[in-house]
Amino acid sequence: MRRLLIKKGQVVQIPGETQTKAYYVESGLLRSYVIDQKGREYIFMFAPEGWLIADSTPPELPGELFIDALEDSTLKVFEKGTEHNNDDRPKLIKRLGVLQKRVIQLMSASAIERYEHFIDTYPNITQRVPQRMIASYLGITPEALSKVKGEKARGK
Amino acid sequence: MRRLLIKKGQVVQIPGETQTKAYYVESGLLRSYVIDQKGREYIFMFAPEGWLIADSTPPELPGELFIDALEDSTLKVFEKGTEHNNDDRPKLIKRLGVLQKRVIQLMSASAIERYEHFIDTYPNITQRVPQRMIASYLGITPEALSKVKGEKARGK
DNA sequence: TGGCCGCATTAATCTAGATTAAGAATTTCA
DNA sequence: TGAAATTCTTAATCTAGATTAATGCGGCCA
Repeated sequence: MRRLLIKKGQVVQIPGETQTKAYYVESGLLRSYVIDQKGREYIFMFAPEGWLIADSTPPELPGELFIDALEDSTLKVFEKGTEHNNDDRPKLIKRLGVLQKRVIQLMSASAIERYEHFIDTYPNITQRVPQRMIASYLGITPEALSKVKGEKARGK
Repeated sequence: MRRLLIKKGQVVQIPGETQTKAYYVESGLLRSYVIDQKGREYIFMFAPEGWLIADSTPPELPGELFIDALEDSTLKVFEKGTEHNNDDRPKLIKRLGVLQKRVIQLMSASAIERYEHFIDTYPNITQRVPQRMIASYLGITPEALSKVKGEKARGK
């Protein structure tokens, strides 16, 4: 298990690799995302201090996520499938909880509702990343988020 | 750890409980889903033989999923947080993989694309549940799925 | 210091999928 | 078996959010 120091903007993982790693964020902020055929970017997850970030694609398949740093960060790198991962079992379960919520929101909530849930759940991150990345995480365009925020401000 | 025999239609878990359990499906088919304020139903996950199904809401919060049987089924019931769960670590990771894919699809793929991915990934389930439940899983209405299928049939 | 680039906002138009409404087919079960 | 309930399909209309386009605003660094 190595420790890694990375600069804002640095990419730590790209799609296509089969031996992907898991990163524990000691300080800073990372994100994972995909880019589709049309070049559109979709943020899958933010990982601030205390979070684990990884591509959970099954190990026999090539990974599909980019992972890069939104701030200077320090990481612990885990090779997957090694026994020591047992201590982060609670982190896996936490990730499942977040993803369950995320799927349900994407299916059942409007853009406004998803935005409000996001600022409740990640109030700190809101200050640390550009608006367009929050839009990307929510699955809407920056323009739509801008509109939504405007409507909310001037009395819903 | 108990074994449970349930009939088609039987509900094994409802939202609001804090001591939720995990169910390993030995035979049959279960689903988990939410119902929103307007009474709309969104299927979160199907679980055929060999799958683990559970509400992954953090343990300190009330659960948000219904779980019921779509076929007569036999289950093994796990209390969460007990040590024996260590052997299903691979199942947790598999669930993470499925959810990652699901989030990315919900954000970036059209209804048609999601439908095609679904029939690739769960060809058997397609035969075992009504169309409207597949629509619900995909996050679209039964009408939209019907249209999509029609278009696909008559030469895309 | 000034030019450039990424970011945010607003507005006009467009579209995938929702909603509503029937009708036909299929399942369920008394 | 037969009536009621559930499911599927088609079609007309509506709408949240996408797309496109134009403008303004910092911040960055040569």
